[in-house]
Amino acid sequence: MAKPVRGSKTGRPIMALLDLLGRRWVLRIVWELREEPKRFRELQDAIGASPTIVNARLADLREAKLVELDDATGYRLTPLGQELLKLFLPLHVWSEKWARKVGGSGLQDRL
Amino acid sequence: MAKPVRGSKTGRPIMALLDLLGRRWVLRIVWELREEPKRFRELQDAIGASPTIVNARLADLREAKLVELDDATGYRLTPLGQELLKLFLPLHVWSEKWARKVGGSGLQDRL
DNA sequence: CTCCTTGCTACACTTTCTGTAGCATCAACA
DNA sequence: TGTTGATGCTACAGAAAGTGTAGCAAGGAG
Repeated sequence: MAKPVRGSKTGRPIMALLDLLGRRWVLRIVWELREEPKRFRELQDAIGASPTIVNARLADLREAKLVELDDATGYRLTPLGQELLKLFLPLHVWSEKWARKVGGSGLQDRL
Repeated sequence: MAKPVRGSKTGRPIMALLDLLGRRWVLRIVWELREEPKRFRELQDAIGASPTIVNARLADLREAKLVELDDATGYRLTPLGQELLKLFLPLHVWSEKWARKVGGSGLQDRL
């Protein structure tokens, strides 16, 4: 791929970051790697996406230095990736509160 | 649209949330609404996406009770949406550190 | 009646993603 | 040696999602 970061020509890192994180499967991949490294197929099965796109996203994440491949153990978060993950951990708790509040409106059917 | 939340049939709110936030433009829209309400076109211009998709994402966000339309002022974050935004605010600072560290690898050219 | 703003839709075109098959490399094992 | 399995990854056709431009309907102001 290797295209300009979408939707942001402003030179602002936050825009580039939001763009990266807004690509399909990116947040999910980071989430799946939160505890231990995973192999390519393991990751693919965990999130249920095609190998094509898993590979593309891993490339994005590796270029962004958030994920790296360790031959011995598999794909894992870099120190930078772990920092990012820490910022996201509160989402886990909050998501349950959110699900409760949104529960009544039909979104629940799809969870 | 109104389709099943992508990539997650596990019944876990975090998966539904990651799926929602992982849709293109969603994070960006929340970000653009962080300070004051915006009108449809205003929002569209700010993020540079087509009205089709802006409308679709606003529908997603409204269904998720993160964004609402106030006739007098425009689209704005709900209290729930503001809570979510608070969790994301640290990203702003972190993104600059990230940009510095990633800067050397070619990503900088696209910021 | 005309003009402007509002949210939003239509539609053809392009890009992205999916689903399945399969390649190349390496190590283990018979 | 030769087969089997795991590894990361690629090919490719079809389906889905996003883009860009035009325009509609409703409401308010003049």
